[in-house]
Amino acid sequence: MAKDKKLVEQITAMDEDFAKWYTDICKKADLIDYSSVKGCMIIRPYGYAIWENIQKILDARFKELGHENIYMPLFIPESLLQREKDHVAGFAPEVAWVTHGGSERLTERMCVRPTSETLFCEHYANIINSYRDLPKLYNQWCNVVRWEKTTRPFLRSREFLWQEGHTMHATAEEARAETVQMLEVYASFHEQELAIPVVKGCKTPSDKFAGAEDTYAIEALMHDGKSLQAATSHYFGDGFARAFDITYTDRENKLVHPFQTSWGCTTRMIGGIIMTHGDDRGLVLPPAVAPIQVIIVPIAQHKEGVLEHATALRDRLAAAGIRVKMDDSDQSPGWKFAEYEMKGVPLRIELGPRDIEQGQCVAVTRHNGEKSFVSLEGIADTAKELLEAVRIGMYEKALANRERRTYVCHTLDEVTAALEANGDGFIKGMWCGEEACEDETKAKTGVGSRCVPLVQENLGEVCMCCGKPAKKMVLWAKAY
RNA sequence: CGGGGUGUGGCGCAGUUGGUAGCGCGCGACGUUUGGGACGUCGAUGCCGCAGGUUCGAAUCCUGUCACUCCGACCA
Repeated sequence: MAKDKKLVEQITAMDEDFAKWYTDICKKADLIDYSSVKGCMIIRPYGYAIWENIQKILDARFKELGHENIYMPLFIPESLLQREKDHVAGFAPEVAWVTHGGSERLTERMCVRPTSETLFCEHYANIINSYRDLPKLYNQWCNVVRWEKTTRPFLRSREFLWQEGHTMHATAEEARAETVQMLEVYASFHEQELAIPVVKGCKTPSDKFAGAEDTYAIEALMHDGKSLQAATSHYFGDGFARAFDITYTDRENKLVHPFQTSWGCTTRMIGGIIMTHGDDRGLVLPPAVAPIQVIIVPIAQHKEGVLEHATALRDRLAAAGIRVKMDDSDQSPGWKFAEYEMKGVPLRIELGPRDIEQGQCVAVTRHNGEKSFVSLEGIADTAKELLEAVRIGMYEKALANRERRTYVCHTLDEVTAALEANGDGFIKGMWCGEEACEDETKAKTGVGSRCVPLVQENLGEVCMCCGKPAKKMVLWAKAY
């Protein structure tokens, strides 16, 4: 156990100082580095590879559902941004402005996109003329800029990477169906690929996206009991279409407005992965997005035949489509174990002379540290089975944390008591629908409304804040 | 935007009553090692955040400033 002390010295213990633990992992797992611009981080190859894997999976799914990728400009003229009243009001405080081109002052300043609704609308106004042009299902992968005051790697940076889908539909029903469909895509991606349990819900009116009629979101509970909004999907109705004068001729030869959606998820998800699955040894990555799914550590690699066997093993796994690395650097095995644990590699295979003699290897799963001897026969299939077991194990572990931290409350006193007794977490409680009660709940207990879950439970008849008749069951939590 | 904290080699830190900078890790070379962060020898790396001031002399004292960071309020 003396060895463990050395590990603890490397990163802060998560239950001691979660914030420090988080930034330690971001740095020590080589995900990011800070740059000279506050809030603008360098996403290093290992971190970027996670994002690329996320992109690959989601992009394929978007395309299966008929979406096409497009690229919009980085700059938005001020006049364009101002076309939709609520939208500007929502984003104005945090946009970055470009005022000069070279040494010349621009006649109209331009903002660096904080989101691209306005650009899409301008474009849609030009290309949508007939019902035959609908639906339009566009998505773009890009960076956006929001000039945040306080920043944290992945969770809140001034520039971040994301995907924003923007779609136009002939009917409100179709647009609503799209909104919910994309929420489902995000939810299943989190639960299946990222092994992160989520709650699907609708934002309360005070918490909606600037300009949206309805905002749907998925909320995930992090290890420390705070909630992370992991992705959002908005239904816009025809508000933007009216503001941007987007019209088309319908089947009855009438000029009408189309209905719109937008949906997005960001590099913040990487923060979600860290805070959901990580432990005191470092990062724990879900196999689906891990840059390295299997790390092979040769033991006594200088000995006759070890490297040859390890290389052959690597090639077999790679041929089976597994992202695998064999580390034959001259670090000690112990160093390699610690290193790849820090980096969250889901499965480690140790291969030494004794193993080779017996036609086996040692397999260790990162999320629970379980060690087993595995036959080299059919190792590719075994590795895949183990990775699948890891995915399920990680999900169950995360779900158990959420269950343990989910409290049903009927009064604000119960909320305070629950948080004090068990720590931060999800509060399930009834709400009357008044914004004043959201504010008061937050002021008195610290938890805010995260969403109105799509799956409602009837926990009582009255609002836990004001005691008046309740309309909805709301999920409350402290949030990132 | 309010409240705290920290700035010294790549990282983590020490530096006493002011006297011109040190430790551990990491890095490079060579050798020995290798089943949980190996060891030895040699070596390289500092505008002590920045700008003023006090002083014969400042990492150290004073003033200002910037950056990072944490906790709140706001937001993906």
